[in-house]
Amino acid sequence: MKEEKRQNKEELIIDAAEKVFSKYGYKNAKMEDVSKLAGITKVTLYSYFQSKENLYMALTYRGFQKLLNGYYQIIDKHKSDTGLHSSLALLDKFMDFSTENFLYNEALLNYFSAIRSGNEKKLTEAIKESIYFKKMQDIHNLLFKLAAKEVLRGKEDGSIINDFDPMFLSLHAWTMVVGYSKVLAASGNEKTSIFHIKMSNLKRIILQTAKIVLVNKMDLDEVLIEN
Amino acid sequence: MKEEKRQNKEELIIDAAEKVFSKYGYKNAKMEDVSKLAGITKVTLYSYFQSKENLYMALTYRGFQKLLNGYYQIIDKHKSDTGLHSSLALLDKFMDFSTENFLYNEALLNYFSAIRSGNEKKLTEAIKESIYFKKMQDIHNLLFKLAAKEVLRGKEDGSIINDFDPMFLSLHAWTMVVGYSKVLAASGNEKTSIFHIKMSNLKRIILQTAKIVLVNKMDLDEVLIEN
Amino acid sequence: MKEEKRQNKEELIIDAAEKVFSKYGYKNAKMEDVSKLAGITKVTLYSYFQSKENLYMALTYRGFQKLLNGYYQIIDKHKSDTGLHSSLALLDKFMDFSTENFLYNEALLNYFSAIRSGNEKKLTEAIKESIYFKKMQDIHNLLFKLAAKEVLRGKEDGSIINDFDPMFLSLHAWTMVVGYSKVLAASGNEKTSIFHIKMSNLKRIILQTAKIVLVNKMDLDEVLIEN
Amino acid sequence: MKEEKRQNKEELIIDAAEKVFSKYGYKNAKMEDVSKLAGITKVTLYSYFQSKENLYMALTYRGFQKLLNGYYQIIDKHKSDTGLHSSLALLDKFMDFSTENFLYNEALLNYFSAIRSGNEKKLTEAIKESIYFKKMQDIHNLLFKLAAKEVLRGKEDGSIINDFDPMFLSLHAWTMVVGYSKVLAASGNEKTSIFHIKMSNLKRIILQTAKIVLVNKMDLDEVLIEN
DNA sequence: GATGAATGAGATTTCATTCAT
DNA sequence: AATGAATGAAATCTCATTCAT
Repeated sequence: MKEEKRQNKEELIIDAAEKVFSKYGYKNAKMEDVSKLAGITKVTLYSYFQSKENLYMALTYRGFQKLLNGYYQIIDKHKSDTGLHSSLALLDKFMDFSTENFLYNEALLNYFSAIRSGNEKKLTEAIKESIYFKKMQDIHNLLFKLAAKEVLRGKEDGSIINDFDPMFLSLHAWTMVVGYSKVLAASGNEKTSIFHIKMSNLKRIILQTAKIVLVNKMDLDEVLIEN
Repeated sequence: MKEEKRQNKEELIIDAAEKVFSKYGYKNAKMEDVSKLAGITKVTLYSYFQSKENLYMALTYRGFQKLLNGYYQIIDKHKSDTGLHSSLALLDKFMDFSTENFLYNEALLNYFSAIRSGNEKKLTEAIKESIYFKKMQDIHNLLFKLAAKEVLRGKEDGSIINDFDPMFLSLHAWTMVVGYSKVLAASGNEKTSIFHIKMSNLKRIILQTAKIVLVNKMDLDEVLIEN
Repeated sequence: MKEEKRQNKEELIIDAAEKVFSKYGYKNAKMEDVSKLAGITKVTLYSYFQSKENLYMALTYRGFQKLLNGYYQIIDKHKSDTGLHSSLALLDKFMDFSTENFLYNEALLNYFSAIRSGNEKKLTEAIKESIYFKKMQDIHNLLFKLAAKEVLRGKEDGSIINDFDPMFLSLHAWTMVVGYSKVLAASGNEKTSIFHIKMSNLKRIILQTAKIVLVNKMDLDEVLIEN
Repeated sequence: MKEEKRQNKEELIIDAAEKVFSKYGYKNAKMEDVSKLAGITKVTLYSYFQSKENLYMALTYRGFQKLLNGYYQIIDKHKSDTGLHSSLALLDKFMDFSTENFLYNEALLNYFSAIRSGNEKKLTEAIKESIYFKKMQDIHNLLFKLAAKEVLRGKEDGSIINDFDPMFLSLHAWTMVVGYSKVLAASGNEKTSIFHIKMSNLKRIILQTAKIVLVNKMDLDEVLIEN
């Protein structure tokens, strides 16, 4: 089959998988159901994705890809704005993405749980070999790099004052938005509240915090705690 | 069996479960292995913990308990310091806990994912009935409340200026540390670096950021992004 | 489970297997059907017999066992008769057994096809390791030995004159009856005729031939053919 | 494609099939492997032979053909010898053929098992329709008839005394050589010994036995056994 | 309460055979 | 006629959970 055609079919299968996984959750989703919904047999499904885990990985990859595309759009959209503005817009994007894509959000968080280095047993060899897993590792770095690039631009255009390594600042911001997405996963959705606190407000304080961090110089030695 | 003896055995089983879950991850861990390591049969294991989920819940509870104890110690230790100091010390504690207790950290985060509202599929009735689950629900808010209390104390003693709801500020801080723990999980350990960035530095910038948030007033409307 | 109980259950399963294999033939028989008929689940079936092939081996073993028992009965029954008489009765028994037990007869012939030495690929390691396969190899020799013993007895009591090695004479007789069983398998049953020849007559000429061989001395050099 | 070319290709495929079936046995042989060895795709393979069974039938036919040719040669060679001599030479030929062509020998025996009357399950309609199957039915009686003809010639030239139906005598001889081939299959090859008995000696006693049967009158009622 | 055996539900594999191009 | 992909049917395996003793 031409590569293109295979790609298409893969997409159709992942479409089906998304629906099934969304509805039943990973554990309760049946490969049988995925194959049926995709209009193929189980064996064909397995010829595309070698295991349930791998199918989930493919789906995760698609989520990452989607987020990445969002990043590119944001960057393009704000290319005439300041680096600060663009950086914050990326954070905003990430949080919206998490909100709007529950399944992807969970997949993404699971991915981060799974990849912990030196964890031979949690990831089967098969998964580590899987093309999607490898692709994801590339993308996952790319997301940081894109963000760091905007931070760098901000430093150059003077909108960002904090003189820490852009990669470091990106990681810090990433930490906050990942935390947001996790809390979101725990809370259900943007409108749900935890302790009467709206997720939308949480999002805003995170953005504000990020902004403060970026537009100020910081001294890390100030906060030594001896516990 | 006397209650005490049963308690002991439960602890031994959870010890075994910790090892097995740590090594293989929840999904790949086998009840068989847990029972073997605990030196009992599967049926006995089931007589103590009614399901794999429940065993994991017990383990999660133990993690919560440990973190909670840490919180109490920190609060006690810093009872003469400012509320700001104490609040930051709690964050510091949480991050250290995450670093030192990978399994508990994940369990705790999973717990929050699992209880998310409207998630009928993930939690069986059986689990909702389980003693550990109930115990945990009692405790899980406590962590926030303890943190919020220290923030409140900070506001009263003037060390904390930000006038947002203490619960909201706690949640925000929680978001950052959860993000930290998630990124940490992905990176492996404190000493490992992501993009040449040390996790210890990440911890410090998070603390510094939290401090800045607490000692300043904020205006959330300032950061509206239109994506 | 006590060994005895397990034995019992094995027998029940083989009972079921016999029915299913008889009805559908090896290839079309389903493990599912065997398990259902035995009143157990497929998994349990597999816990007793590790593969379809192995189950068939067990069934073959039972067939051999049955034939062996028949041999013992014949030997006992004719213990006061001459060794010649007893030897011929064993041949008769073998042929009747083949006639009356189609499934076993086929199994037995298949066994002989399969064991061909140096045939690594046809028999999986698993089968070679299987207890039934090993047991069968023992029995299959036993059948010869029992026959050879009767021939020996015949030589001692003077009813058998041929002075070739008893084992050799047994093998020769065995060759004829195996041929008979094969022809029988091809013809369907004793009453069916091939080229208008009744299997029952074939049986009689074989017995008569065997008798002639046993009561005469032979000179093998007489029949050198140069093709 | 020209008929001739097709014929050639068929032969090449059967060559490949012989190798694969020899190595793995019918059941474990894969059509995939046959097609690969033949340097064609599975579908092409199927366009030549409609099923695995049919391919095996083709191979069986080739074996029959080869044996038949051998028979013709023997008959021709011994046309000036007595019918007895010629008949025994045919048996000798058959046994040599079995020794030298394990695969064909088994195929041929399987063929006889498969066509057994009343065996609907084993032969599909498709096979019954297949050209090779039809060809074989034409030939398979021929082997007996050729043998019977030599026996008849022996009776006429006085070298054969036994006055049973020549077809019956042929079948009896066939029984012995089939038994020989089966025992041979089990033992490995002519040089291997079972119980220290050389297959070559077994062959000689069979020939001698056949000779005795042919040159003597027999009374089948003499050997009634009551088991 | 402890034990060995069994269950149930689904994942995964294997292959002969067929389809679409 | 040739090809790569797909089908269907069953074998086999895995494991949480339950049963019978």
